[in-house]
Amino acid sequence: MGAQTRRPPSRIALIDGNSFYCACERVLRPALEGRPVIVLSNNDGCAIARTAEAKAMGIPMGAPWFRIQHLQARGLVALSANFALYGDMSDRMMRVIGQFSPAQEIYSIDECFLDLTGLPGPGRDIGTRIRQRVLRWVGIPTCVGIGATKTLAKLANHLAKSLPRLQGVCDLSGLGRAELMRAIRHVPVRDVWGVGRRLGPSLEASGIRTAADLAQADRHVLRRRYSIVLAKTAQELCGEPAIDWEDAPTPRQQIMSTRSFGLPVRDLAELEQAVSLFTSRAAEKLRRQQSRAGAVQVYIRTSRFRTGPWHADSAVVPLDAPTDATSMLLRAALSGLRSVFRPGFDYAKAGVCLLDVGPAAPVAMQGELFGPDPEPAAKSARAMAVVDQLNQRFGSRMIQVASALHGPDARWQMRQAHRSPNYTTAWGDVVRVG
DNA sequence: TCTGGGGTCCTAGGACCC
DNA sequence: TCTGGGGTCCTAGGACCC
Repeated sequence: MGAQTRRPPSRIALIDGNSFYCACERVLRPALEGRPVIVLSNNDGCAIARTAEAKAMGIPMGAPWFRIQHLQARGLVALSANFALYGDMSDRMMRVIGQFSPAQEIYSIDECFLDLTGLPGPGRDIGTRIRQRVLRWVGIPTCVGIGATKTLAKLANHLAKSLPRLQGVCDLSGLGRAELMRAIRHVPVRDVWGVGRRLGPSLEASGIRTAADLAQADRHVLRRRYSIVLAKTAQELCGEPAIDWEDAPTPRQQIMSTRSFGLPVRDLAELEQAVSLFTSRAAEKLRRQQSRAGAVQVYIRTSRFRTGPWHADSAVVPLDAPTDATSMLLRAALSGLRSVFRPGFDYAKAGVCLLDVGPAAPVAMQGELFGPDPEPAAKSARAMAVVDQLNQRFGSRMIQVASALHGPDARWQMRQAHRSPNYTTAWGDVVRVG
């Protein structure tokens, strides 16, 4: 599936939104400007985005809401996540950035790589123009890092964020080896892209404390003691590309839909509702990328945090033939659920994962002599397309499979006490201001 | 009372085969 | 019949990312 990769370019920018989710909320509520704001995860569980003002209050990433709630008295504003809004703002931001170069790799909801190779002018100037245009046209503040490799672009972006005198743009491309090492010798190794919470301490213990240390470490040793991934990171830090460039998004190989519940769930019937809804959502994503799944995994678990009877289990249910039909996926998911469910436990979370995901080749091309009758399959495909269209136009609750139907007070539904209106995505919310 | 969701890639080890 | 070596495929688990 990696058909759309090519050799990486030699001048790469990494552009990302500062405190992206918070910035999206501020665009539509300018009164939040200058105030400490955080966005909460699903179920208002913990902080997943923080403005500079909120960071200054000492709120760490992932801080549980119940522990920082008291900061509201000091002006903290907490908002429930509104992913429809963030997705919409992301589309706008990516379109504006894409005007600067045809080669753009969207890496996550708030960041993208951009190939600047061959564009006229110094990287600093280009980066500054990108920042200004995104701020003016979309309202999102960004930082731009530029380097000879993706890893260096990420690192430059990190410097652009942490050193105010750079004014949001840092260009490490075109530096000689010695200059480059000087530029990165104060960056802690744990801030390097690809070094996480396990590798960081381990590297530090063996004397590799900075990005420059990692760049200059013996690659064979890195490869032997850690992995090929880390050896490639070291290579990239020296300005030698080791990570491919992807022009087009590669289709997902697995598709998940999973949620923690608002309140613990004991009933099989309630779990069935939740799993049915998760399966429908996953199936929509599957059809959107025009794939089929060969197996369905279901899992349920009690809370990781509460003491008491603990149970977690998952089941993989293979399908007779790859499919994208909600009804078939649902049958598999529910049979998996029944096989792992045990009465008497307070379940806190359930999830559905579609596996063996591959392109949706026409039924006739599968060469199945005794395969499914193509006519019902075609009918099913048309029905699914209509359902997806209606749900997209009128909101995702428009058409649901019967087993997912539930009242508005279902225990497993998410808590979202701090939800802002859907300004950009729902007609009913358009008018309100501030 | 109260701690998110959705992905990728690599590796080690077992099963199986010649 | 006391018994090597190499290859492939699959899976579970761990590391990372946002």
